This record gives sequence, structure tokens and C-alpha cells, in this order.
Amino acid sequence: MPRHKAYDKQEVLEKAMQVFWDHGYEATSVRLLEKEMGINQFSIYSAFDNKKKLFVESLKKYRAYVKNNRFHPLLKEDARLKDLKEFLNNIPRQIKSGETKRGCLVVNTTGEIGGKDPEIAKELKNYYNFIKEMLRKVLWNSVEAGEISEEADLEKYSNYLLGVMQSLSVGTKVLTEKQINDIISMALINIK
Amino acid sequence: MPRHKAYDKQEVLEKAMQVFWDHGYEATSVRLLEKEMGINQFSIYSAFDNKKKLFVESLKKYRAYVKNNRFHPLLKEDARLKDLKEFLNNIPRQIKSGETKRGCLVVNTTGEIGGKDPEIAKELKNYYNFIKEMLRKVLWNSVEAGEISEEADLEKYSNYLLGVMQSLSVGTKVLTEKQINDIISMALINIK
DNA sequence: TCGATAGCTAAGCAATTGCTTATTTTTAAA
DNA sequence: TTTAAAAATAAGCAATTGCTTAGCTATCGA
Repeated sequence: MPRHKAYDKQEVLEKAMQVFWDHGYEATSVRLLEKEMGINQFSIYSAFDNKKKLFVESLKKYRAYVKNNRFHPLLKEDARLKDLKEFLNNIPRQIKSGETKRGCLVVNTTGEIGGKDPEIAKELKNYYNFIKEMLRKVLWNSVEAGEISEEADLEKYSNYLLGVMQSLSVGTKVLTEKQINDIISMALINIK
Repeated sequence: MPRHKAYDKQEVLEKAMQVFWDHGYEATSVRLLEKEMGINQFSIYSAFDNKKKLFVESLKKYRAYVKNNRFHPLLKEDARLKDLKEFLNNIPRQIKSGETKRGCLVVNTTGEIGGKDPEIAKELKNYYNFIKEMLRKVLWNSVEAGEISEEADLEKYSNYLLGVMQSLSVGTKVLTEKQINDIISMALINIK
């Protein structure tokens, strides 16, 4: 008996994610979301309850999004050090194309909100844990391939590399290309 | 003939800085600034023009603030690698005491606003340049002391260490103590 | 003592904020 | 064909936003 939804929830959620990515949490108004998501405010509230919950869903959507895009090469079953190197060496090109201007939604949110809101903080931690586990798998594959010593502390390495990723997410927004290159060129020296 | 100011401009500016540090740019209202700075809105606007200019001044104040506090040990004329090591090893203690909860005002702002506003972006770059130069001086002193090779690329090292600082500013807000320790323990291995 | 200057307070401005209410429209089983 | 359910629209809610205006008060050289 009920009427059909005129929109796809996942589709409008991705639109919302893009708006939050562009403007940050506080600077994103519900009117702007309404416009960009292409659905009425009432529909937003009936589908996502309130702005904060929509934001948390957007953060989760972002995690799914980067899995299929940015980090896809590192999530291949057999991704190794070589792939991580390629990933890092691609960053200067991405800066030139303007792809990195808005940085990482999660790192941006860590700056803007960080641990202040527990529900948001929880998803930030989920995200960073996902990145760390991704890196650990890459390192583990590299051990298997004999590129890294079997004695290597992979947990330590992956936490360190998570830090490198964070610094690049901040850095690509404001540092010079040379500065980014310097960070990248130092990143993997100790991974062995 | 004119009346005296009832407040000290630098004093109320530091109060403003603290408010922005606590809440971020967008989430800080002029009413809250009024309350915390202890002066009337009109006085705020007549002294600082508008919210954004007050914020830019607060960023500059923050740079002066960390010179006298957080980074004071690294700004000693003869600061060397040993001091940088001490600085890093102090971070876990600071996390425990809650000192790092709000992170770094500049890194937070890089996340929230980044390059979107040119006047703000300019001061972000000023800040990062200050940090880089501070690190470069420490490294240079360490070369003089024979702790680092004379062939070392200090510009590269200091850019890399700037990245480490950024990752710690993000990290101390949401990562575990172990994760921070892992980043710290890897940070200086290549500096030689 | 006066008067010009600039500081102060407090009230108020239009615009925008997140969210809700009242109403209409579409759906498909009964 | 009717009807109950839910989805849509659009108008509107109180509260808050950044900023300004109007009027009062303190200062100190003349």
C-alpha cells in the first residue's frame, strides 16, 4: 500500500558524503544537503533522522567509497610493497590534477571534531583501523614474498604507515610538492 | 581625550585563540567569544573587524604561543637530536594527562578549512614553515655536533619530520597509545 | 569646567540554522 | 473502487548566526 521511494538511499547518501567532504560538518547546511541530494528536507530527516546521523552514515559511506577507489590497488589479495610504493609515487600526480585538494574526509573530521562526539569518534577509529589492517595485510604479503624480514614487527610498521598516510592527507592540502615528495621518499626506508 | 580601553588586546586575543582551539572555527559563535573574551561584541568587532580576521589573528597568536610553550625546548639555540627525542618521548605522557585531546589548532584548521580561504591558508603555511625551520635548525645543530652526517639532506629530513609532527597531531586525538608509540619509535630511525 | 574623542553597553537587525507540521499524492492490497 | 499506509511537498517553527546601530560614559587637554 505505501508509496515507492522516489530516490535510492545509497545514491543520495553518496551525494551527502560529497557535500560533507567539500565543506566539512559544521559548514554544511541542511539546505545545501537538500539541494545536492536532490530530495526534500523531510525526506532527509525521515531517512536519516538528523544531520549528525546522516554525517556518521556519510563517514561509513566514505569508507566503502575509498575501498572501491583510492585504496583499491592496496586491497588486491596479493598487494605487496611494490604496490604501496606505486600508491605513494602516484600522489604527486594526484596533487597536480587537484584530486587531493579536499584531503581525506576522515582526517578532516578528525581535525574538526576529533573525539568530541563519541558516535563520530567511533567511526573515525573504525576507519583508521581499516587503513591499518589494509597496510598490515600488504606487509604480511610482502613478508611471504621475502621482501620484508620474517622478524619484522608488522603491527608497528602498519601503525607507522598509518601515520604517514595521515600526514599526507594533511600535507596534500597545504604543503608544497617538494615537501610531499620528501615525506614520500622517507616513508618506506625503514620497512624491511 | 578618548577613554582608555578596559581590556588588553593581546590578553583577549589569547582567550579567543583558546575558544577556537576548543571548538574549531565554524562551531565558535561570536556570542561564545564575547563570553570567553570577557568583552562586548562591539568591542570585538571594533578591535578585530570580523570573525575571520579574529580567527587569523588567533592563528598567529597560536604560533607565538607554541613558541613559548610546546616547542620551547626545541627552540633553544643549541637544541639537538637528543632534544627532539625527548620531545617525542614526552608525548605519551601528555596524552595520559589529556593535554593532547584538542590536538593542534593549525592541523585542526587544515582539516576544517585547509586551502579554501586564502588568508587562512596563508597563515597555515606560515605555521608549517616555522615548524620546518625549527626542525631544520635542530638538525643543523646535530650535524655540527657530529650526530648527523654532513652529507645529510637536512631540508628533506625536516620536511619529513614536519610530516611526523602532523601525523602525531592528528593521531593523538584518536589513535591508541600503542599506535602513537609505534609512530614515535619509527620517526627518527632514518635521521642520521 | 568644558568638550571632543573614543570606549562602553545593550538592544536589535536580517539572514540562516536544524528540524517539524499540515497537507497532498502515490501506491497496491482488499 | 476503495482504503490504509507511507512518501512527497512546501510552508513555517523557534533559536541562533554574524554584525550594526543608538545612546551612554569615561578620559584628559584646553
